[in-house]
Amino acid sequence: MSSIRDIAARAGASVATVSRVINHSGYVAAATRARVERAIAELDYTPNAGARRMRSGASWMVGVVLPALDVPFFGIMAHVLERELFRRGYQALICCTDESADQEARYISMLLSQQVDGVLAASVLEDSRQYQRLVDAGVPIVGLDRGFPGLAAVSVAVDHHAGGRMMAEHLLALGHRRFAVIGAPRHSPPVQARVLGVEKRLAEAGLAARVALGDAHDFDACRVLAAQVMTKGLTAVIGTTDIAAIAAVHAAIGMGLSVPGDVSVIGFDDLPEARYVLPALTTVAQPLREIGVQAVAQLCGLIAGQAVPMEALPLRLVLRDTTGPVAEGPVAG
Amino acid sequence: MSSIRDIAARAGASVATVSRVINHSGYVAAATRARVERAIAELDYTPNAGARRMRSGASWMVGVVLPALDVPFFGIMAHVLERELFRRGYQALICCTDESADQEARYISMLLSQQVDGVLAASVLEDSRQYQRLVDAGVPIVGLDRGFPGLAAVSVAVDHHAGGRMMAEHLLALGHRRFAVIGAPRHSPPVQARVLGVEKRLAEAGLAARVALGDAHDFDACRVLAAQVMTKGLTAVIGTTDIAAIAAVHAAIGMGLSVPGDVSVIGFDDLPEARYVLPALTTVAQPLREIGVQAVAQLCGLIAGQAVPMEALPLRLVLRDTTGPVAEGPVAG
DNA sequence: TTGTAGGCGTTATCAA
DNA sequence: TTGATAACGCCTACAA
Repeated sequence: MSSIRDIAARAGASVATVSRVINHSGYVAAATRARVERAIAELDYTPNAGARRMRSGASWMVGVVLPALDVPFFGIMAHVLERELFRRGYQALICCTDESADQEARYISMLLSQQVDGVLAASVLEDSRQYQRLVDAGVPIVGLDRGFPGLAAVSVAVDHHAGGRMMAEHLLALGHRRFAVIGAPRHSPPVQARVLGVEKRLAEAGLAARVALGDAHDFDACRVLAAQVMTKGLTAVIGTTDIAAIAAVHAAIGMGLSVPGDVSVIGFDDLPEARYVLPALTTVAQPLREIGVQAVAQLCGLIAGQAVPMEALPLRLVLRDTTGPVAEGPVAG
Repeated sequence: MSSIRDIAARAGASVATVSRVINHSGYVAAATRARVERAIAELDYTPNAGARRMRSGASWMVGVVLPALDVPFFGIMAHVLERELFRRGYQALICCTDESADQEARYISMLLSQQVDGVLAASVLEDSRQYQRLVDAGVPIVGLDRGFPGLAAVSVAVDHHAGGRMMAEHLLALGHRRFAVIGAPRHSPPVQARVLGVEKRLAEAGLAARVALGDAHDFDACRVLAAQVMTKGLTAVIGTTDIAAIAAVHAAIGMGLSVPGDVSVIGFDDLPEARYVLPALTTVAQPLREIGVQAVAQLCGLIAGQAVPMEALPLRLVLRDTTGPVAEGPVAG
């Protein structure tokens, strides 16, 4: 790797001049600039980011802490964040914690060691002690779908409670009266908020739902949960995520029920698979792209030390083929 | 951020001693070590990776170049690579090119600037000029599902040609004689190899398939392609990926056909959605995890300058519900 | 067993 | 308009 000194030697200039050319700062004669630029091209010179960071303090790196990349929700989120960060000149350091506090601690150490300019955290771990270390080091943090109790950190999220209400509302409007909720993972605050939203809206209609919460969020675990909770007479199932809802569809069909003939199912997220599955899933869509863009904008605001207005993140009901009017006439009571 | 000097001052030692403690190198008295370690803990000191790299040359960073993270295949691959790299002490710099040569060039510059110790490339772009820059800078490269013509780079991939044969074999064994292939994206060498494998095996049985290749690989594009190619009398459809196969199932059902009653469908990859969809998809599974682990092992071998034996990456037929015996008796001719 | 000092590649200050 | 030089944080000869 050639250094700024090699360029200086080849162009017959000093390192200071080369630095000025690279950074477009200060005065450089056109002829000198041309010589330097030629030398840079000839040697395929690339500035050493480590050395640069050591001088200037800014690393132009941002940590992105997520539980995983191999599930669609976080894969999509990571994609949006990475693209948006790179567009603004930042390199993403993606950290998959696998929901392990231990891993998370190691990643935070690494992020401190790399002198990241900021952190985007979608981690689902409750303990915010690790993030305290970042705050202590003056690293700004933006939480996705999570807050940091006691820490000065911005949080970007849709209104999950309202999302829960929307799911209930849609099924109530179709005449449903007997509900089940499949909620997983139970430790996720957004999931909890959606369940609360559903319960609130049903209570307003004088109804209550059978609620089943599960620890794991994989397809098989959700299907087992759904099979347990779906008793005779139930006509509406609310999944707190698309995966949970798709699992509920499988459970219903496995029990010999038809969807949406016998039972309606609604999900949340609007992941691509909501369209792949048959019947295609009715769901409440979150604007994942906008959430990611907004989170990056907020973080850049914190890094630059100036407030950025928080934009609205609207939810949207997406009607597909898993919900329909209740089959029997309205149930008494 | 505290530096090694702050630690030295607090522990009443010199920076050299602190460095020795941190790196477990040279002689340090137990008492001194204890004082230094206490100071490190008290100040939550983290070594500055940039400074370290400048001294030692090794950055402990590896570039991971992918077309995207928001499609399951690459999301899973990125997850495996990131976890395996971090386990070995490397930080992944994930780069989503969006299949743009322009973006890729920018990312390669960034990787050079960050002095990465190696690069894992799953990019689908043909042009290897950008990778030449890495080679010139002495950065080892491992390709996933791709080679680098003219460049000394290792490549890790399953035998896609054999995978094509497996798909054809399974359907032939079920008595099918009239085939279609939905192949996308057409520019992907693995996809091309699978198509070739299918054609070869069918030719051996004296048969040929209707082959439709598409530029785009999204669900909608594949469904359109499938609808075009599925003519009356066809009993078997081979998707070169699970997405293509799932789209073919949708197309068939949209045409009033039953799967697998009227038409059998098989895919390739065995992504999680192969199990979500109804009917669940029969497919050929690639060992994604093992591919990722193997790729990282190969890269670490290149970085360390010692050959690592390449392990076999077996494919596996996964029987689910989209393939069955041909409905009518064997077709004459 | 511990300390001193030089240099890695940059940028920024100051002088020329 | 350009150049010499100090400093960032760390590691490692070399000296003590």
